[in-house]
Amino acid sequence: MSDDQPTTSSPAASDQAGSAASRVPDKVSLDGLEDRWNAAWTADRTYSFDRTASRARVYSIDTPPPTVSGSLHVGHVFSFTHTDVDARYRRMSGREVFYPMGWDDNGLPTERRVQNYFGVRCDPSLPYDPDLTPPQVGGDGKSGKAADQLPVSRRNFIELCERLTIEDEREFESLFRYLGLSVDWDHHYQTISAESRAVAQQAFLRNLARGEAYQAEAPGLWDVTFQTAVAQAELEARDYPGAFHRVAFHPASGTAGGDGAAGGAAAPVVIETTRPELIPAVVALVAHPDDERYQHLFGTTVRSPLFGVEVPVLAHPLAEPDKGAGIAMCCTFGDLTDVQWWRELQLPTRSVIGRDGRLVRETPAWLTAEAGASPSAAGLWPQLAGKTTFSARAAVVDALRASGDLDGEPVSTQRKANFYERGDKPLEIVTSRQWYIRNGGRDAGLRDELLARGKELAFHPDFMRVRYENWVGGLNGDWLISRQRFFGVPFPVWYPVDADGEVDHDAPILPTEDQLPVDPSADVPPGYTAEQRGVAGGFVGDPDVMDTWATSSLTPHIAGGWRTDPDLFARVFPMDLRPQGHDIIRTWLFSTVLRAHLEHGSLPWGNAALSGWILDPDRKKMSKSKGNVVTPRGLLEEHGTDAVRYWAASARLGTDAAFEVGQMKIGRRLAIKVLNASKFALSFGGDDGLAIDPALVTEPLDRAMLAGLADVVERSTAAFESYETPRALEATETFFWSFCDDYLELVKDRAYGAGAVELSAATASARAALGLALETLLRLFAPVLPFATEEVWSWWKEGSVHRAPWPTSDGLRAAAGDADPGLLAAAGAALAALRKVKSEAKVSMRTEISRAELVVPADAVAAVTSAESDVRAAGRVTGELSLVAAPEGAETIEVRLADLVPAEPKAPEGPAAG
RNA sequence: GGGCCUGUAGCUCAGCUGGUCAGAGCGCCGCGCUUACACCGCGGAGGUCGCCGGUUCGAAACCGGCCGGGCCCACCA
Repeated sequence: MSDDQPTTSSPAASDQAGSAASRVPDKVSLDGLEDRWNAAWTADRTYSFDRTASRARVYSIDTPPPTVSGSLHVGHVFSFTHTDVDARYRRMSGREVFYPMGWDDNGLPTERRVQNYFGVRCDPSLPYDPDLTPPQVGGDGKSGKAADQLPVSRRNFIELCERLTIEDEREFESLFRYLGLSVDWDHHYQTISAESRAVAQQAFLRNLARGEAYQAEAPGLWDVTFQTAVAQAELEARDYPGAFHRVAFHPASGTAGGDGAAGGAAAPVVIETTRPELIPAVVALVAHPDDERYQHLFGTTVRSPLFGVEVPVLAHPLAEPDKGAGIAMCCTFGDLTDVQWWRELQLPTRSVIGRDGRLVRETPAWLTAEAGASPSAAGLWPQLAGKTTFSARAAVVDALRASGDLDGEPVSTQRKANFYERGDKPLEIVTSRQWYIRNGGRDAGLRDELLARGKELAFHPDFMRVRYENWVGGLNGDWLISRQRFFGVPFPVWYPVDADGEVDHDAPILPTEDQLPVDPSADVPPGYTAEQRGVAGGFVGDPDVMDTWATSSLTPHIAGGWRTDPDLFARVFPMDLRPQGHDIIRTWLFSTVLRAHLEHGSLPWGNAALSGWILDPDRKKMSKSKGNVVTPRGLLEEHGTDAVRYWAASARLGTDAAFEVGQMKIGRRLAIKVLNASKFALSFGGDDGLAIDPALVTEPLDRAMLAGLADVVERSTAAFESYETPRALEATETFFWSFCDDYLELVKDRAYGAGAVELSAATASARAALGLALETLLRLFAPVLPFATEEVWSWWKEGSVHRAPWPTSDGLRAAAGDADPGLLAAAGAALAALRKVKSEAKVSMRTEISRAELVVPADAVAAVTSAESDVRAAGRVTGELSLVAAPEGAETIEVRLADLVPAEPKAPEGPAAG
C-alpha cells in the first residue's frame, strides 16, 4: 500500500545526513513504519541491555511469559503495551532497562497440545529413543485418545515440546516486535528449557535443605480426570447441581442412645447429605457443642444405614446448627471440613474413592461382618465397586429407599463445589504422599513475614494489595507443589529401595547443584548403576513433577541468570517491576514473593503493576473466542501499532478497559497529527533545521507556550513515575492539540517571516520556540507512539528518540522566563472568537476581517494585547482591531463587531467538478 | 457472609488531598479544500455528576444508608 511512499534515508545508515529539509518527506504516512523501524532498532541494537551498568542504574522487569500454546489475543497487546510504555519511559530517564522476554511452554496446555499434535504421550518409565519419529505431525487432536498415542520417554516428550513451541514462540515474537516492544531479544527464556529446569530444581533443593520443603502423606484435593493433586491456588468454586438427602442413622444397640433405650428402637438420627455415596466412608456424626437438640447424643454411637458401621456422635464448633439438619455426617473425605474433623477429632480413615474417582473395587475391611458391620454390607459392596460417584450415588439412594432409611425424597439444590481450574469434575479428597513448601498457611510467623513483604511491595494501583493480603491471610495449608503428571520439571530426588523392596521415602538421595537438571526417571543417582533401578537394594526416582508455579515463581531467577551468571543476577535482582494480571496475584505474584523471601530474605521486585481485563463493548469479559475473532496482528495492521498502543496506554492500571475501536482511531489521528505538525514546524527550519537556542525566544506568546509545556513535562514525568501512564499521555495530548490548533495557527505567519529579507527577532523567536517544543513533545510521546515519534526524530536528529534523554522542564523554563501560560490560552480564545464570527457567517476561515472589536475580560486584555499581531495575522484581520474591556465577571472573549470582506469569486481552476 | 473496585453528556472516559468542576474525545448538527494535515480544520447543541440523607459558607468530590455493575476471598452437611 505504501511501498511507493517516499522514505527517509535508511535509519541504519543515517550517516548520510542530508539537510533537515531534504529529510522531511513531501507526504507523510504511518504505513510501513512498524517494519521499517523494527528493522532499524534491531540493526542498531537500540534496546540492548548494557550489562556493565551498575545496579542503581538498572531498571529490571520480570516480564510475564505468555503461554505460547495458548492463542494470541488482544489482552496480550493491551498488557504488554503497558509494560513497554513504562520500559521506554525508564530508558529515556536514564535507566539501563533489563527487559527480557520469556515463553511459558511448560505445563498442561503444552502437554496436551503436543499429545494431540504428534500423537504421543509421556511415559517416564521408558528409555530415551534418540531416533524417535512421532507417529504424526500436525494432528488436530480431535480423536486424541490415550490408547492411540505412542508412549515416549520424558526426554523425548520434552524434545517434542520444544520442537512445537519454538514455532509458537516465533509467532509471538513476531507479534511483539510488530507491537514495538522494546525488549532485548538477546535475553529470552523458556520455562521448559534445561536452564529453567535446573533453576527450579536448585531452588527446590535449597528449600529442602532449609526445611522449607517437605513431603507428607495426607488427604488433599485431587482431580480425578487428570489424576493429580491440586493446590489451593488452583481451585475454582463453581455452581454444581446436587440434592439434599435426608438419611437416618440408628442408635447402636447397647449404648444409651436416647430416652427410649430401655424400650424398643430409639429414634433415628436424621442427617442431610448431598453425597449419600459416602455413607460407607462415614466415621462420625458431628454437631455443634452448644446445639441442644443433640446434647443427649454426644458420646453415644450410631450405626450407618445399609452398612451398619458403628460411629460416634461428636461435638465440634465447626458444625453449624442451621445448616442442613444441624448434624453432619463426617466421611473420609467429603470436603475440607471433614479433613479438619478427622484430624482434630482423631477419627479413623475409611477411604472409598480411588484416584480415578471411582469407588474402590475391593470390599473395604470395615464393611465386613468380622469388623462389626452389618452382615448385608459386604453383599452390597459389589453393586458399588468401580462405580463413579455419580452412579454409586444412585445405587445407594435406591438401597436407602428400599431399606426405609431415606426420609422423604431428595430435594435438589444448587451448591458450590471446588473444581480444578482446568477440570470439569468436582475435586475429590484423596490421601497421597506429596511435596509441600511452607507458605505460612500453617505457620503464623511466616505468614506475618509474608504480609510484611506485601506492605513493602508497591502495588499499582495500591488497592490491589488487599487481594494479596486476603490470600495470604486465608491460606489454610502449605503449598502443595507435586503433581502426578508426566511432563514438567521432575523432583530431583531418588529413594533407596531396601532389601525387602520397600521404598524409603525418608532418606532421599539428592544430586549436587552442578549436576542439575536431572531426570530421576532416566538419570542414575550417584553411587548406583542403571541396573539397580527399581530392584531391592537399589533405587527409584521420584515419579512426580512440580507444579508449574514452582517454576514460574522463579522467573526473576531464570531471566536474571541466578544459577549461571551471578554477575548479571547481582545487577538485576531484586527487580524493579513485575507486570501481571490481577487474576494471578494469589498464584504468580504470591509464589514469587514467597520464593524470594525464602531464598534471599527480600522481595523479588519493588513494584507490581496490575493490568485490568479487556471487556467487550457490552461490558463482559472478552472471551478468548471473541478475542480471536479480532486477531492482534490484524488489529495492529488495520489501525497501525501506535494507534492500538494509544488505546492500551489510555487505560489505567488495575481497571478493566473496553475494547474500543474508536479509541484506536483517535490514536491513529494523533499519530498522523504528530507527523503532519512536525513536518510543518520543520518546514520553517530551512536547510539548517530548526535552531534549538533558548536565547532566541523573546516573544511573549512563544514564552507562554514554552511555560505551558514546562508544566506538561513536569506533570507527565510525575505521572510516569507513579505508573499513571494515562495521566501523562493526557497531559501531553491536550497540550499538543492546542499547540496545533492555536499556537501553530497564531505563529505561522510570523514563523514564515513573510516578505522580510532579514530574519527578524520575532521570526527567530517563533522558530526557536517551535524547535524546543517539537523536540520536547516528540520525547513526551515516544513511550506511547514509538513509531511516529521515531519517524519524525529521524527527519532532523541523529540517533533514536528512544535513547534520547527524557525532557526536563529546566531548559523550557529558562527560555520561558516568567511568562504565564495563560497568555497562550487568551490569544487562542481571541482567535477562536474571530473564527466563530466566520463560522456563523458561513464563510471560509480565509476570509479577511477589515475591522473587529473584541470584548475581552479585564484580566486578559494585557495578554491579548501582547499577542495582538499574531492574533491579527491568524484571524486575517486586515484593518482595525480594537480591544474592549468586558464588564466585571465576564469570562469569555467575544467579538462585538466585525466587518468581513467578501471573498473574491473564485477563478475556475482545472476541469470543473461534476 | 467478608472485602475491594465502579456508577459523570448517546458512547469511551478525565475530573489529584472539597471552592472557574460541570470537562475531553468520539458520535450528532452546521460550515469550510485555509501555502502541515479532507486519515483534515472551524463552530454548535447535549448532563438536576445512580438515589436518599448528613457534614460544610460551599460536595460530582467527604460521611452514612440504599440501588445497579464488576471482581476477589469464604461457602461442598
